[in-house]
Amino acid sequence: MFENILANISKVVSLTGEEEELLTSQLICRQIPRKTVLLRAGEICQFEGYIQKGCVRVYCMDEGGNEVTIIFAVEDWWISDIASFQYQVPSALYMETLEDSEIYMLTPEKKEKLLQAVPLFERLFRMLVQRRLSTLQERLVDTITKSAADRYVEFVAKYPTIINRVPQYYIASYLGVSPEFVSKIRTRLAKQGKHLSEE
Amino acid sequence: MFENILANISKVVSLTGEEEELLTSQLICRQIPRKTVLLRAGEICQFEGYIQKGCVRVYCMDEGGNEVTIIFAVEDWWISDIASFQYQVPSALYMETLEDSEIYMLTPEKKEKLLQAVPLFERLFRMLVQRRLSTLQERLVDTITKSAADRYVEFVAKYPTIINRVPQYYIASYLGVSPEFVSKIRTRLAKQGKHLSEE
DNA sequence: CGCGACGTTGATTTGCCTCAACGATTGTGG
DNA sequence: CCACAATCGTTGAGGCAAATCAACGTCGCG
Repeated sequence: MFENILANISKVVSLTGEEEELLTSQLICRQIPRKTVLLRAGEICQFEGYIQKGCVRVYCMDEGGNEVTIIFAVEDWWISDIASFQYQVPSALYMETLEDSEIYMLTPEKKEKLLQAVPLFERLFRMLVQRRLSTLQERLVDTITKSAADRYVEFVAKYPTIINRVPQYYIASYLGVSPEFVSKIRTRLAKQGKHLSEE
Repeated sequence: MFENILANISKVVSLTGEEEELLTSQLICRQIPRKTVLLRAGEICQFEGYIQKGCVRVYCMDEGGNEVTIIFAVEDWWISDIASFQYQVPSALYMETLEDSEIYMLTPEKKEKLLQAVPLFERLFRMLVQRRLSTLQERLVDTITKSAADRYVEFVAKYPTIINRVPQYYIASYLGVSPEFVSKIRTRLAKQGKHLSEE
């Protein structure tokens, strides 16, 4: 049952059997139907979760009411609004499942219990945040320097599975462009691809 | 001598006197003249630093050779390329001082020593990364949703001291716009300000 | 069947870039 | 101490990427 999450963690830190059991004993396993809202802006995020199955979209609203997708989290990803979770302050984010999902969750108390009991868990979560920071930084640079078309191509290359799992207008809101423009990018790429394969 | 860094840390975790001494005993204090390169892309980042005095710019190059400024770090900020530092892999970043600076540095070994000795340090650094993640996420959203003018105004409001310390074309590379356009934004704002104060 | 959700396509507009020329300031060597 | 170059900021003309708006296809589903 917990092979996936334990394998995920073992890439970061080496837990003893006991420590693994302590971890899994704290996890709350939830089956969540698609289109379920897990978190709304203004609420306090009460979970840090590992996605065993399914897909969750994390997003926020700008002042104009436009959605900006922060991540699509699929199998083997962790999700949380760390700031809201850590300091128990209202979140600025929304989270919702895009598919029927199975998520293992920690509450603030249960996470704290782990951290207190085993310092290695501090390290684990530090590593997870570090990784997330690196990818986010890379994405910021891409957003600043690359054209929408380049970002689209890169997204497809990086997350080939996600493309087929989420509607195109969500991809647009991740890339930071209008849905119409994503459509235009795709037709342009399709034509180019055709040209190339005809030569 | 170490009041600032200890005060900075005490906002996150409570160290005993002994732990504080352990920390400060590991710090390497460096006086660094302005325009000194601390890290170049391709090198491995061998330090995590706390800025006691001065100003450091962290940036990277895109494919076209344009610089993108990741942060301006001034007094009371931490700097590092966490990914490169942690995994001892080549960095994609550059760092250079913009002013004569005084920086307290940890090497990977010395940081590791702290982490091993006192689990609370794991927590400290986890918190620091979390905070950085939150601000970076916010910046990504701003970059995606807001106009360059809005981002400029927000930057000024958020970092009023920095504006006067770094040249304008670095601000441009932080905001992700051309230096010329920052100039145009400023003249536009100045005119607006005048209008407002004339009414 | 008909409706709503999603994607496409085209016309127009706009935000920002690029290039080029021109001040203003600074520092540096004669 | 001046001349000069270098550095940095400003301004304008023209161009391009992407937004906006509107209309139209298409598909799944009540």
